[in-house]
Amino acid sequence: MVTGIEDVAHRAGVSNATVSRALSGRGYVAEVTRLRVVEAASALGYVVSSSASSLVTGRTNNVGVLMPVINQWFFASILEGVETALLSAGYDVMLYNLTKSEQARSRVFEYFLVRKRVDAIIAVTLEITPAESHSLLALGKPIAGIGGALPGIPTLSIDDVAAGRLATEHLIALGHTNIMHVGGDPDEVRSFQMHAKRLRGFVTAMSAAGLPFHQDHYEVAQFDIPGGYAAGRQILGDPRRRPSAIFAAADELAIGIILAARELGIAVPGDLSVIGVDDHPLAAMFGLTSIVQRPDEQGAAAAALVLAQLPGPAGVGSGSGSGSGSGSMHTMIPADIVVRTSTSAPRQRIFSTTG
Amino acid sequence: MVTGIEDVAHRAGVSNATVSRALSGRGYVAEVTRLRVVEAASALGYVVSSSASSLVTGRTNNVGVLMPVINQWFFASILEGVETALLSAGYDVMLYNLTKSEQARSRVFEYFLVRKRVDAIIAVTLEITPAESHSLLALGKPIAGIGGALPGIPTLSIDDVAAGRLATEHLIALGHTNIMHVGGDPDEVRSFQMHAKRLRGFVTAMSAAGLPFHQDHYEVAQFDIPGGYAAGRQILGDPRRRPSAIFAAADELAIGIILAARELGIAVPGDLSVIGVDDHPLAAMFGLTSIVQRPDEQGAAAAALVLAQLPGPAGVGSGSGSGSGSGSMHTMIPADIVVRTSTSAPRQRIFSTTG
DNA sequence: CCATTGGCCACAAACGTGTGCAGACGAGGG
DNA sequence: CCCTCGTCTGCACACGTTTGTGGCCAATGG
Repeated sequence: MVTGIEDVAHRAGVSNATVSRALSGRGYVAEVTRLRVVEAASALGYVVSSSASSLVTGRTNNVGVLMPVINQWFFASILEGVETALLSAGYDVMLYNLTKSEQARSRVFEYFLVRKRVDAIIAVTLEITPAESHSLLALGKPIAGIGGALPGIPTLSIDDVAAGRLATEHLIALGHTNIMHVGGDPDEVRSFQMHAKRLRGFVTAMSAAGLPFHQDHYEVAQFDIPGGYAAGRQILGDPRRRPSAIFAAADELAIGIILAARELGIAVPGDLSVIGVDDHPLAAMFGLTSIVQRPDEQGAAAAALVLAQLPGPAGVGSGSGSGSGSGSMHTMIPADIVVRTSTSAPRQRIFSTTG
Repeated sequence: MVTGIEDVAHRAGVSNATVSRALSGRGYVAEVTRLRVVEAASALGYVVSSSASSLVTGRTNNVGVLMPVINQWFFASILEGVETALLSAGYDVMLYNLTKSEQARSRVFEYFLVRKRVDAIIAVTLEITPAESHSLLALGKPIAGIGGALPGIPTLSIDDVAAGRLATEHLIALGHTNIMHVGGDPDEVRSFQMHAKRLRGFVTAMSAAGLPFHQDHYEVAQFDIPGGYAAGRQILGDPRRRPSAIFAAADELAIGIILAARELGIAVPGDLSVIGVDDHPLAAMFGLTSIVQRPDEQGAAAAALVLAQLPGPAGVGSGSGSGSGSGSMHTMIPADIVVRTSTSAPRQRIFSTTG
């Protein structure tokens, strides 16, 4: 049917073993022979059967990527980073989109992943139950996570508390005292309590500066531009409540808030300073000061994390000892701030009730 | 090492053949036996080796998805649609991100895809050279494309010419006569001349209405919100050039234009009507009238297209006859219009040179 | 000249599953 | 009672590759 290794062996006048060694580069093979084999292979359009290869070697040369959602800047960027890194390392990526449906979720876990189809797993913002974590580790397959600490498996993310603190401190340093925080629901258990952590960073910075904080200083919003816009109108529309600065938990929220401010005739940064988190592609256009994180680099880093555990070409092979127990192997990525034109010192003025 | 089919066969007291038949559902197997096998399999945590299975059956149960970019609404949505449809059909998806790099592109083609790793291929907005198309078809693997007609393989997309015409006709019907089009570079060969087609639809509608068209009525922009914003400032900042309506080739362009208009104090739709294409998630927030397309549904449709060609469980098996020659098998998806608040009749007034 | 070594290559045994073939068994009809 | 047929199961082969083992040969050292 299709050309197999035997055809090329026959054409090159050698045995299958030599063909295999010549093409894979393993073992002794004379240069002239290798050239002859390569030429025969390309002449016949031969490509190895990954199924047969995987069957005997035990490795599939592809890694699975688990994501809760694809169509969002953060996740799509991670995916791009992961894909690029893995592809250039010779691995294919199998994409599994874990929807909210618990059924589809467990189905992927029990049915697809364990199915000896991947050599490693990268889990993005995925809360894994201890049982699942155990079953994954029992497979002996390398795993890496993005988004929060997971027991026994290496993970990485930015330091959300530090990000919240840094953003807030920037506003405080500018002289703001009446600062609000707009973010996601802190009771949202998913995504490793990212919302709660950024809120905690905010509270920490506020109290460290001796500034008051109570419930009204925090507004929950849907985590996208329309959500930020709605929250912005809600907050800024009430003159009694309007702060001089807002720390938004994400750039998309911040952009929504800026749009709301424009509609309400509130000058940014004249009347209102806004800072976000992400350094979203749109941030520059809105002059948005932001805490930068690079999801594509995080994806590449996660890819490197699993590749290091795989018996690579230069692999030391230290890996498969199932990690060092349940110690947290979480890498915090330092978050920098990029200052643009959406933040400035508060306008010095006597309180005047406008309108 | 890991539990194989023989272990479960031994535990259930049957032969490997019976286990295979019991678990796959093919061939005769007594109900009691089947139950015993299933129980033994789950007790041992047995899962079939896809490598071994693929080796003998010749099918891998996964399809490759080729995309030029992931981190954009249109493509990410397609990917989500494809992934969901394929996963529920029991197929895994292997993602290949074709970057601009010609090297990586050909590498994927020659090295990965042909590598007997996928049963079918979905190419998104991918211009395939005749040679590549031929080599793909020679594989006998089902292919489907999104974005434009490809010789010999089934494809689907919206009718870009019709979309451009519909959008323009909407503006004309409102009474506009001074209409501009902001779009991508029509000389961009990639993406099946989408830019050129939408421009052609614009020109067609204009001339059909007896309206003049010359070079100044078309502005090339980078295909995202900042690009639209830049083009908007360019166009609207020049009072001699300012139209009463703009047809933007994409919602992101339209949103950028609206933002530019707001900055310049131009009322939408009072002084300027804007219409876009896509029905982007942000369109509703900006009240943007748009030509809707649903990339996730297009992705699902493309998945269905390849699944229909695969020897599925209920497959008629008509498929593999390599299609009906080189006749174009392109499906045009009808595009509807959703009217919001960014378009209205032009303000009736005498021409006055403002400021 | 012989022993040893190392490069090079072929033989054949796995890897784990699907499936054609044949055999066994019971039921039903002649 | 025998034959047929349908259901059920086991045997054994094939899928296409990787890799351990061993054999051959030339080069080198004694």
